Amino acid sequence: MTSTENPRAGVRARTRGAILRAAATVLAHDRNAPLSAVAEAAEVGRSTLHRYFPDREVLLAATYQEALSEIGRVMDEAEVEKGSALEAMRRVVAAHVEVGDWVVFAFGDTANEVFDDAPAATDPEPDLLTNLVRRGQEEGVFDPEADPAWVVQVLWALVFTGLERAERGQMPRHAVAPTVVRTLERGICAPG
Amino acid sequence: MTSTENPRAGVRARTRGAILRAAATVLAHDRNAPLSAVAEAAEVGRSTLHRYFPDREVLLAATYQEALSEIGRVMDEAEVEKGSALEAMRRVVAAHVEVGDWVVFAFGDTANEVFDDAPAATDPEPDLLTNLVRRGQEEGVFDPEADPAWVVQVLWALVFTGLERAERGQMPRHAVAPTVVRTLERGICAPG
DNA sequence: TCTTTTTGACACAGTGGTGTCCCATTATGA
DNA sequence: TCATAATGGGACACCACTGTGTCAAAAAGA
Repeated sequence: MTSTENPRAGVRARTRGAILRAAATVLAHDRNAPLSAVAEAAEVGRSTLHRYFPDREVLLAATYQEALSEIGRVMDEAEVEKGSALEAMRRVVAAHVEVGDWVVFAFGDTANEVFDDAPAATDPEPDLLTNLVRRGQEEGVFDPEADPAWVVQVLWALVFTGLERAERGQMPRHAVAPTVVRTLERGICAPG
Repeated sequence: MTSTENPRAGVRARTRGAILRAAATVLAHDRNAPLSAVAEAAEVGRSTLHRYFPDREVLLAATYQEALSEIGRVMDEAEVEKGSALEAMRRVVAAHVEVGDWVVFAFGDTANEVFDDAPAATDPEPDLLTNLVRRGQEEGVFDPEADPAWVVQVLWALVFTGLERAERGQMPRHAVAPTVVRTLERGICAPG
């Protein structure tokens, strides 16, 4: 704060953002990657990284928050509450694929420490989705016998699988969302 | 080898097996868990662990081989080639859930080093399953437009998800296989 | 231009996991 | 009982990562 405005805050915000994006990308692939790898990916010195995020833990938490914020943004754009549950679900899948790195980082590791510490408090995502599933069940389009939490987890799992496949070049990126949606809606069996 | 038979080999085989089982369980949860944790889980001194597996890398490789062997065993029992593809697929899912820890260890991490080094050479699993899927497509029960590799990966992903849920107490263990099968076959939509 | 901020390179010590070795103790089988 | 095999614990050096600090150079704004 050099003056009443935020004059030089633009610079700081930009590097901060670069670090967070790099952290999401790198740590999504390997949660235990050294911070030097994150700094390198962000094209920033390790000193600078520590200047912005003193701890590894602090960086993790900040990246997690940023991920939640990014996901929240695309979820807002997806307008989960609008239209039929089926259409909404399709938009949700597309939205998740769109911000793949953030999704993988935020929900990607089974032994998620950050998730355990400050769980659903700052994370409206699960409720939004389980509500969507419930709505779909009431509309009669989703399997009424399925546990909504299970359905949500399946959605995440399929999005992960699709993103992973895309990254390995086993599937074009634009095919991920449609494929996931198709599998979600019909399973793996023939139409008949 | 004290004599022509394998006299004291029984002892060694038992501890070796205990270490491998412990490694699968512990490392399935956290790929970067310290070897001391594996030793502790195996109820064995860290020295003993290093006596059997000098390197971490060696332990990883051995555990991976053991996992393939275990999975191969239950896959044999599942008789993938017999009966309708649909029935076979159900048996395959049940088999995978049965040896959950091994499955999670062997295919659980996205950045799998062991898998990259010695890939499909010693692992007949993927081919077995893609062949099953292809057979199902020819029989007209599986979606003919779906990439078999995608279907196989979806199967794994759902098994993972189910196992994860069971472990967290969010789903009874006996419900995993049926739930996965149901979701695989029909997706998340209502029967109508 | 001049001042202030921001940065990167380097050095440093602390830490936790690793791999090795040795030795006393225990278990196994003859 | 006795010899041998197997084990556990401790000590040790090693290494990668971490977190801190310093300092000169580069960048940004007045």
